Amino acid sequence: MADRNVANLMGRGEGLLFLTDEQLRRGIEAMFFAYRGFTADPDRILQDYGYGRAHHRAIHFINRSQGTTVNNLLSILGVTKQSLNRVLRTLVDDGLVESRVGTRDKRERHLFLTPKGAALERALSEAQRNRMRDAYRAAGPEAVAGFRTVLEQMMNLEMRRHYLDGVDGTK
Amino acid sequence: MADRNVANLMGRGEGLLFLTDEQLRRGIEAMFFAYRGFTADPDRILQDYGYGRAHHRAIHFINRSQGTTVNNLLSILGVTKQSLNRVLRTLVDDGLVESRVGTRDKRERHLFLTPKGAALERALSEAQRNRMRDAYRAAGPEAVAGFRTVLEQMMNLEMRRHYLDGVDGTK
DNA sequence: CAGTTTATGTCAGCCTTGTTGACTTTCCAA
DNA sequence: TTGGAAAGTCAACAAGGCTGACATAAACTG
Repeated sequence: MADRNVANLMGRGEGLLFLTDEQLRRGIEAMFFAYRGFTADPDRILQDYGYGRAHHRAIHFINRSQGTTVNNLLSILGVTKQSLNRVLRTLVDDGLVESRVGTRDKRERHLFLTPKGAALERALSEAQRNRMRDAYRAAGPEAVAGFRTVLEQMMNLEMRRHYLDGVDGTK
Repeated sequence: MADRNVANLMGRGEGLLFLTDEQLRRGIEAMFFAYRGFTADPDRILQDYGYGRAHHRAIHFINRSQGTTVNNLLSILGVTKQSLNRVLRTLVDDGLVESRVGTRDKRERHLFLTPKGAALERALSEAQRNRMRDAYRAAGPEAVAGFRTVLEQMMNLEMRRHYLDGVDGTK
């Protein structure tokens, strides 16, 4: 039976962990619902501004790296400049993002959140932090540590892939 | 400083866990990248069929609950029937999904994966299981247990919200 | 049985956000 | 001084959300 189709996870010490395909399937599904919940609150806030998730992503990464360039943002987000530009234009026009011509290299534009943009960022990230805290609180501190470890690994795997995509021509 | 803005997580026993806003921000970001990586492999497979994530979701949930009705699927996915129908039509036309008229209630359509549909489902979920196993293996069994606990909590929070949305009129 | 509700499907039109391709302007660096 | 990188813009298109309107068949209800 496929029911006993198990994965042997040889971890870093601490013995073994066996997961059936069914357990992995439930993990996959949990990712789907968790992510949907994770974006639900910001989506509602953004609606009041007529913005979407693309705006949220731009705001998030500009906040994380104030003064980042457009090219930088492009490679992090992995979209085309036309897509990003459409979003950035509305954010600049609405006074949430400031685009300063570079001093060293005047071709570059350095992106900053205005006070208004920073306020929206705080509202968005606060909603997500609250959601995350709720889950953490319900799961307990020990589970949280494990969660963060696995999530970091998943992120690393993705960053590695993303990086390689940018280097070779396969894109 | 906002740097020392900490969240006190009173867990189920086992003491306390303090997380700064910065740590929570990194968690939020990790979710973004992890989910992107999580959908990257299926996205590539789907491209060969001219399908998108919407098709993947339909296939996944039909596989999970063979014989489910259209209405059922609608409430799980949380999209409009017009959106879902567009996707289902192509899947039925392409012979991946079979739509059988209900026996007890002939208004209902029960959805099944054909062998061809089941094959695609296996390819998609295998890609995701592999990705998940890679992260699990790198993180170790103890972390995996915690990861699954927190993810379950995040899913539960979302399911609860989703359910309430359907019950009261707020939508 | 008549009327209403439910389940499904479909048409038309709109929005966001992704894509490609072509082109311009600016300006650094060899 | 000139080639090419960085940035921006225009146009066109596609996927996949949405709303609203409407059709049909089946089931339910008084």
